[in-house]
Amino acid sequence: MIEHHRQHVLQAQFEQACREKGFKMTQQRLEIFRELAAASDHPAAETIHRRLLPKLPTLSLDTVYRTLSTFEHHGLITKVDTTESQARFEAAGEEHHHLICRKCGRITDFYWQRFDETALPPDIDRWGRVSKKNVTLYGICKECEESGGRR
Amino acid sequence: MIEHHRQHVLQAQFEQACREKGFKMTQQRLEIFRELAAASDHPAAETIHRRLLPKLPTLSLDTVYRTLSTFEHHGLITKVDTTESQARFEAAGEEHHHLICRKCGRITDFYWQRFDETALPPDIDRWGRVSKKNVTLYGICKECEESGGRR
DNA sequence: TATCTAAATAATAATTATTATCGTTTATGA
DNA sequence: TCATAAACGATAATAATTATTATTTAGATA
Repeated sequence: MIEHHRQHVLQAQFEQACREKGFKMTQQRLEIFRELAAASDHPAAETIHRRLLPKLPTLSLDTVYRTLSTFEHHGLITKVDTTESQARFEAAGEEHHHLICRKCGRITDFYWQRFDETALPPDIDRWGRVSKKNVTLYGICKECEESGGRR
Repeated sequence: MIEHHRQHVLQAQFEQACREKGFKMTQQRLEIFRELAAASDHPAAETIHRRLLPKLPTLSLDTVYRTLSTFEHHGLITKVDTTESQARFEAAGEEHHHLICRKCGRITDFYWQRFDETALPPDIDRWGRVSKKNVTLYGICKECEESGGRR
């Protein structure tokens, strides 16, 4: 029931975003947005496609790519900074940062208000105007440490 | 003369690294390493290939990729965190961070000792063991601001 | 110094990730 | 309801990277 309510609210918000940004609200876009809003694992386009196929059997991978690109240009989602070749996405939300495990590759969010509030080094001003600050921490997560990386 | 000396020292260091890590020192590897050590623009594999062709006309792009991969595995170079599809590389050196211009795409190094010395949020410990901390700042550089991004 | 051998190279082909083209379908506004 | 531009799915193309293989070469050894 609560889940059902959340879905409803999410859908309403998404419909409004489409109207505001001036693009059409399609079933495909709604589901892709929902999937991203619900996911906490920063899925790649292919992952999203795979997850939605049961619900939208005709959904093409190409539509997923196009839709993600549209969402990104309108600021609804962002690409994650990685060294991987596959792009990874997340719904735009509160300012946060990422932990990446070198063994399993999992990307985890974390929050760091102290950092967010810290002033940048003064010489950055000479470079230009900064609009976003990302921290990425690399290491080995507990699960990999304990299991030796197999999971 | 000074340049010549630097080159010589660099080559000696590289030769030693090869011996230590146990891989062969080839002309190709030396030149790729030199190119990366001299570059400040975090070149992609293709860029390095293009730059070296005049000097090594038979150098294959594939060798550049393989060599970069070898260097990376041995910690001589690192991939830069980006949202681009092409991987960008830099020689391993002092701890530093990156500025990325959203218009021209240029990646610039900056140093931020205050950050490097700052403790991570305590709950990170529950995630695992962190071995590297990267900051990436996005914005618009002075040149793009002034020129409207054309250059 | 010449010889040997495993490692590295270049050429080629293959794979993976993403984007473009185009004919068909559909959301939205009149 | 209808018209139309936007979005879709199928297909093909491109871009980035990796694998295969025959040839070459760095570095160890005689």
